[in-house]
Amino acid sequence: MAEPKFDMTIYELQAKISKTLAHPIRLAILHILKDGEKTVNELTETIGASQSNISQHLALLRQREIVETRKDGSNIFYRLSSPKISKACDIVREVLLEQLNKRQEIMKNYSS
Amino acid sequence: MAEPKFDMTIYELQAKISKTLAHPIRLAILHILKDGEKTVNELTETIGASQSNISQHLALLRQREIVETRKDGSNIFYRLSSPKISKACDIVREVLLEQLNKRQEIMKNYSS
DNA sequence: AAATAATATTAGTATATTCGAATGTGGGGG
DNA sequence: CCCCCACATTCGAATATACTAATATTATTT
Repeated sequence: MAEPKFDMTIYELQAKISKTLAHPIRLAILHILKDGEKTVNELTETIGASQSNISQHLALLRQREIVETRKDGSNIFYRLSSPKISKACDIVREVLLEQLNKRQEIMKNYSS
Repeated sequence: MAEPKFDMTIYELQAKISKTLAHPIRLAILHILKDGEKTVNELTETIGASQSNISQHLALLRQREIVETRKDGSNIFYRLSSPKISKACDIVREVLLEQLNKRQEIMKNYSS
């Protein structure tokens, strides 16, 4: 009998979510939404990219169910679909800060 | 005076790390390394991709300082460079599970 | 020193992502 | 009803990623 094969499907699903988080503009959007719901206009003005581009990124986030929307008149408010989203982003940022600190210490040792 | 511009650099760095985590094979590698260091061969056999391909993914993980290496004879052992890496992966997986649960509940409501 | 084993690198091609530009849609206000 | 505002979608070109196949490197064994 063949040994049980290593199953990639969970990693594939996980990669799909990770990919969604792996863009500077989308990370910025998620970071801003951490403080509460925002309209597309607010996000666009804060981030400073084109409305079209922001809307494209929002579409992807919606599709992957990372964010949810609420309609009010002609405005559409976006919010995080789960607090775990920002927790995930936060930990990646911690990894980043850890790396930056490590590099800074190496620099210190060279200059001393 | 111009208002202070929204700064994307932190998100760009963060996206670089997120991107590194956003591939099924790399996620599998990281998950395996959680249990301790492994050689390229062990990783290759467990995952079942080509040696070249695994090596390419390891090169990227090395470059981004997500993993570190140790040489022993002709073997090269890989390990996580920080426990925060697997914590980050774990939380993304939690987001995934949350999504799967949510979808399952919706299905339940449809069939009842 | 040749042969072999473990790993890395390069090249080329296929596929995916990203962005700007243009266009579509839908709901007020005049 | 027409226009404007907020937002979404589509298209095409540029860029980035990923994979296979081939080749290089390095250490070990004979």
